[in-house]
This record gives sequence, structure tokens and C-alpha cells, in this order.
Amino acid sequence: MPVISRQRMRDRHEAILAAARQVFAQKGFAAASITDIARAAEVSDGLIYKYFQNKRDLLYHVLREFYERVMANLESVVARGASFRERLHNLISQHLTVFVADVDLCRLFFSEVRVASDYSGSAIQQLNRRYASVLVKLVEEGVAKGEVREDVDARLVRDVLFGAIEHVAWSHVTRRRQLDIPKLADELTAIVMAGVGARGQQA
Amino acid sequence: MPVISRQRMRDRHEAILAAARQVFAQKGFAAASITDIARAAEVSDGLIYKYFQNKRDLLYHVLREFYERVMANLESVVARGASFRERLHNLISQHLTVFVADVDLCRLFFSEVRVASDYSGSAIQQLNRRYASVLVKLVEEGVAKGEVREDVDARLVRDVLFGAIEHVAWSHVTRRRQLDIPKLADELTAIVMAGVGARGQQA
Amino acid sequence: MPVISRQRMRDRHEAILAAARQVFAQKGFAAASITDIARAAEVSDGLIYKYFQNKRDLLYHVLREFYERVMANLESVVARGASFRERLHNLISQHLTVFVADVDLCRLFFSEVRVASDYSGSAIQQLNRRYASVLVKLVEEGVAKGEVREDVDARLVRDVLFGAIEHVAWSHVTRRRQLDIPKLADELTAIVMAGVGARGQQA
Amino acid sequence: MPVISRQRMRDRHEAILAAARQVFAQKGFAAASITDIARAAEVSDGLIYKYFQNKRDLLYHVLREFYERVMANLESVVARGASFRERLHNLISQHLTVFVADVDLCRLFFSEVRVASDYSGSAIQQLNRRYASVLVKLVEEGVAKGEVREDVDARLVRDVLFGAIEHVAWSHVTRRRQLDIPKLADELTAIVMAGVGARGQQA
DNA sequence: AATGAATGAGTTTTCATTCAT
DNA sequence: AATGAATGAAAACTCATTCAT
Repeated sequence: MPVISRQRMRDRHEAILAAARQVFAQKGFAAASITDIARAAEVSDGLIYKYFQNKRDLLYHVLREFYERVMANLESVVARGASFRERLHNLISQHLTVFVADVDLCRLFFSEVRVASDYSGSAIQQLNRRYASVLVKLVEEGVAKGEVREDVDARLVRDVLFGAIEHVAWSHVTRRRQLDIPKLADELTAIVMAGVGARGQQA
Repeated sequence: MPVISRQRMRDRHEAILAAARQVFAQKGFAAASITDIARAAEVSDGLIYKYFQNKRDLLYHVLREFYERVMANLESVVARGASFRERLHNLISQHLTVFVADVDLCRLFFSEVRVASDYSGSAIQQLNRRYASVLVKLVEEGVAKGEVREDVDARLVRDVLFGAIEHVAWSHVTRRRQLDIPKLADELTAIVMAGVGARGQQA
Repeated sequence: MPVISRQRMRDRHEAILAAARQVFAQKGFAAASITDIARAAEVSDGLIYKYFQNKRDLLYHVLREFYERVMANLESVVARGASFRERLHNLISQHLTVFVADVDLCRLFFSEVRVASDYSGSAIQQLNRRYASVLVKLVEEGVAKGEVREDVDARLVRDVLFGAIEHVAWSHVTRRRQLDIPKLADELTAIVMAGVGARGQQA
Repeated sequence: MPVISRQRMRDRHEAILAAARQVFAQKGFAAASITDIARAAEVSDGLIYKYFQNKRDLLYHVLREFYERVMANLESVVARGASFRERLHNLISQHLTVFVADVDLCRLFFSEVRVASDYSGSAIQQLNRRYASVLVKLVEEGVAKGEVREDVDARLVRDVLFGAIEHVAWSHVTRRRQLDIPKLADELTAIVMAGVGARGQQA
């Protein structure tokens, strides 16, 4: 019989996670201290270790939660499009939007996770793959429906597209410029369509 | 009259730089300690501070040296192509090659510099821009010669291309798979040409 | 619900302060290391930073505590005298006594604080002023009651007296001679009375 | 046969001493580095150790030189007075003048030397005593000539006077106020004369 | 004689993590 | 269950001093 209820435990868990998200996003992983997070969560330092194995584990949970949130949106947004072009456009637009809304979490991902030697095969990588697979499926569907050229390598498209989006988004962030999402989404869609669209689609 | 020869000093400088390159590449900036580097360079901790201002300065020198080496190659390799398509292909191929040869330094750049808040306007960013400008110029030349569509945004192409290359390369690195550079270069060239090539060029 | 009692924390605080007092007094500020103090307090290095901001803060607390102790005595001792002469004598005597009892802390004050560039306006200077003001008030009272010449500059008297006491005490300390406090107090009182006493009082 | 002339050696010695004086005075002992001093003297770090045993030895030489300079002045200035009162006044005035002109060296003396555990019996203390003995002799002469009361303890007068001067001077330095030397000298002379002067002299 | 490169000990301070209460 | 005091290792950086050249 637990002394505190399951609900209370869930609340604690979430409070810590939310605090960690905020602190990590603001200061980065290294500069954030457990005490900072504990204070933000209005919890003791020690309690954090009851809910998470260690600081890095906490980071992973923050990023996993972020992914899950983003994922849910992505899938529903993509589904909303009628044609391949539309779905692609939605995906690009949504991806850019997330980037802008959560630059700090994205930065966190780039600097601390993607690069980590234990990234390969990690839970985070799984999420990343699932995220990317949305696009891969989209392309494969496009091929099946004749909207995408048959000889297109869906994985290559995935890399090109996500790479491009990140780079575009990042270079705007770096220069502290506003990102014109609709315009960029149109342009990127056009480029990809030019590269992969079936002949009839490109015009 | 110098107590030790200039040559000796240059050797020391290089030995430290080489040690730093290796240690940073292997462990990342944060996890590498000055003592690690000193040990690798077979030098005392203190001496490092005679040659470099501080740990971060050392990182910058490592990356700058890397950039300079890479840059020299890039410019000459690109120049070797006759048409826009060829030059583009050379650039892509070369970029992929560097990525494969120096994954660890690339990772270092991604995790420690690009993400750093003081990156904007730093010496490293200058180098990065110069690097990227090779492609921008290439595209502009292509436009001038009618090999590239007039309405193409060179900057966007730059982001798309470098983003794509990095992502492609990175995903291979992550999975520890060999990268088939010639094949990838062909595919990426094709995609870009489809997106930006003048009508006649695309076929 | 505190994990350890308030009392325990106060003890720790005091233990560290006492250790710091002893180590600083013995070695001086610069030569004393945090590790020395931690060892003397039977505490870890890190804990010191839970109770004090940094090494200098620790020094200030040591001196402040010293001042407070000294002050309490001074005020009550001075009040005990009936005439100006008696009060003055008590003050001198008490000042000399403190000097002898706590030479090392006095030395600490001279070498590390009085000389420090941030002394001006510091909390320690406040205490010093309060200490000195006891004499200034005494002189002013003496003037009011006709025991001290009207044209006497209380501040000058303060400097002369404290300077003299310190110098006398210091020169004895330096020579490792015993200080004959009653005799010295009589002599110093006589000198000051000769200098400032109202005509009738001097005889 | 020395490879460099005696004269050159003396020049070097002086150059280093002058540099050390300036750097110590400006930064204090601890904050001054050998490299600072070497640079100021336009000499290599190593050479300093050919002329002085170590950093502290250098400090002592700086202060000794200071003392010698001050001493020469003091003795001649005091001699210039006709009566005890005049000589005393000259001494006070001169002491205050030095204090004002070389606050930084005085501060150096207070913080680094007087307080040092090896001060007692050191060469510096000898100088300090010789300095003080000027006053002691003056008082003894005064007694002999009937200008000073017979029962006066010359040493006590010395401590009172120097202590007073220092305290007065220091409190002005601390408050960054200008010192009105003539006025202060008059007042201090008056106080001392009141305390020690033969009856006839006091009026 | 003179240099200044090289040393390496020594210092303060921070913080993830543990565990007695 | 929860706390937060306590730990102690780690790390960057400085600088007096030495000594090969």
C-alpha cells in the first residue's frame, strides 16, 4: 500500500519534469544544476533521485516527452492533407513551427543527445526514427499513388528534408531573425517536389 | 636570442593542438580535461596556458585549423569542375568525404560551437560562412551562365544542401554504416539539379 | 522538518567559524587554505561553502564576531567609570587587554582588512566606526561636563589614542614582551589628560 | 673579470628595484607577479633571481630602500629645528608628508611586513627602530635641556606619537580625504607638548 | 650573462549524488 | 516518503622558481 497515492506520484513526476524542461532549456544541460531544478519544482534535491536515475536520465525524459508531444501533432497534421504535396507541405510547416516554438529544446537535443556516444540505439533515437518514419511512409504512399517518382529513395528524401529544415531553421535562429514559416514551407515544398515529384506533379 | 628555437616552439604548439584535437574529438569539450590534453601532448598542464589563453581558446584553434584544412581542399576541388553540375557534384562529394574522414571533429563543431551562445559573430562563424559562401557563389555563377534557374534563392539552396549532406552523413555515422560517397553524391546532385537546374539542364 | 536540528547546524556554523578564526589568526588570510580550515573544523571542504559564500566572507564573519564580542565588553566597561578620567582609563585598559588577548586577530585585521581596497564602506568598517565612536562620545560628554577642554577635536583624540594604544601594544607584541597593562593604562591616561583635560583636571 | 661591468650590474639592480617598487605599490605583494616586475624592468624573469633571492626578498629590498630615503630626510629635517618644539614639529610634519607621498609603500609595509611572523629581528625592523630612535633621541635631548619633563618615558612618547600619526594619516587615506598637514602637525605638536613639555614650555 | 620555456604544486570553488534523520 | 546536509572528487587556471640553451 503506497503511502502517497499514485496520483500524487504522477504529479511529482510531472512537476520535476516540467521544472527540468524549463531549466535545461534556459541554461543548457551542463549549466543547469539539480538544485536549480529542485527549486523550480518546489521539491528537495534528493527527491529527484527517487523519480529519475540521474541528471542525464532526467534530460532524456525531458526530451522524450518533448518528442511525444511533437509526434502526436505531426501525425495528425500530416493526416489532414489531401494530396502528397499538401501532406508534405503540412509536415514541413509543422516541423518548422516546432523548431521555432521550442528552439531551446531543439538546441538541447543537438548539443547533448544527438552527439552523445550512447545515442545510437537509445530510446531517444527510437523516437527520432519514429518521427522520421512519418515522412518515409508519406513518401512511400506517394509512390504507391503515383504522386512521387518510383525511383525515389525515401530515406534519402528524409535526410534531405529534415537536414534542410534544420539548417534553414538553425541559420535563422543564429542570426536572430524571424522565420517566415509559410514562405519557407512553400519554397521547401517546391524544391522537394521538383526533386521527387512525378512528372505530372511538378509543373 | 631565444632560449629554445622557434621550431621547437612551433612543435610544442602543434603537439598541444594535436593532442587537443584528439582528446576533444574523442571525449567532447566538456569531458576533456586540460590534464588529459597535457598528458597526450606530453607537456605540463601549465604550459598549455603559455600557448593558449584557456580551454575554449584551445577548442577554437582546433576547429579553426580543421576549417582551414578543409577549406583549402574545397576551393580547389570545386574549381576543378567544368559545368555547374560537375562543380556541384565535386562540392557534395568533397563535403561528404570530409565528414566521413573527420566525424569526430564535425561532431565537436555541432555540439560545442554551433550551439554556443557566443557563436554568432565569432571567428569560427566567419570560417563557416566562408565555407558556405563557396556554394553560394557557385549557385550565383550557375545563374549567370544559365545553368541554374533565375528564381533560385542561393541561400536557401545552401541551407538545403548542407543540411541534407550533414543529415545524410550523420545518419550513416550514427548507424555506423559505411557511406557510399560516390552513389550518395550522385543522388544528391540529382535532387538538387532537379530542384534548381534550368529546364534544359535537368533532363 | 529539518533533517538535522537547527542546533546541529548552529554547531557546524560555529565549528567552521572557530576553525577559521584559529587558522586565519595563525597563518594569515592568504596562507590559510580552505582545506586547512575544513580539516580544523572536521568538516569537508564543500560544506564550508554551504555556510559561507567564499573565503573572504568567512574572514569577514570571523572579524565581525570578534568585533561584536569586543564591543559588548567595551561599552559596559566604559560605563562603569564615574569621571571622564576613570572612563578613559577603563577604555584604554580594556583596549589594551583585548589587544593582548587577541593579538592574532588584531594582526589579521591590520593586514587583511584595514588595508583592503574594499574596506571603505564595508560592514567591517561600520563596526570599526562604532567601536571608535565610543571614545568620541566619551570625549564629547567630557566637554559637556567641563572635564575636557572645549577646543578639543574629539576625532583627533580618537586617532591619537587608538593609534597610540595600537602602537604601544604592537611594539610589545613584536618584542614578545609582557605588557604591563595597568601601568601603561595609567601612563596613557596621564598623557591624554595632560593633552585634553580642562585646566583644573590636569593637576 | 666580470663579463659585465659593476656599473651595469648596479643599473640592473636599480632597474629591477624601481620596477618592483612601482608594481608592488600599485598591486600589493600577492597580486604582483614576477613577470609583471620583469616586464616593467625590461628584463627577463630569470634575471631577477640573479639579483634577488626570491619575491619576498625583493619586497624587503624595496622597503629598505624606501626607509633609507625617508630616513635621510627625517634626520636632516629634524636637525633644522632650533627648540624641542620646533624639532618635534618638523618631525611630525615630515612623517605626515612621507605618509601622504607614499601611501602605497606604507600600506605595503603595514600589510606585508609589520605583520609577518619573521618581522621581529629582521633587517626591516632594524630600520624601523633606527627611524623611531630619531624621536627617542630628540626626547632625551629635550629632557637634558629642560624642555621636556624629566619623568617622561621616551619610548612611550615614541609609540604615542608614531601611533597617532599613522592613525590620523590612515584614517584620512581610507576616507580619501586630503590631509591638511600643517594644521595636523600643529595640533599634534600641541597635544604632545601638553603631555610632555616642561611646565614652562606648555603655556 | 641572460633568457624565457617549462614545470607542477597549489588554490578556490562547484555539484551530482548519497544517506542519516 | 521526503528532506537537505554532507561529501569529496574534479577541474581550470596561476605563478614562483628553475635550468637548458
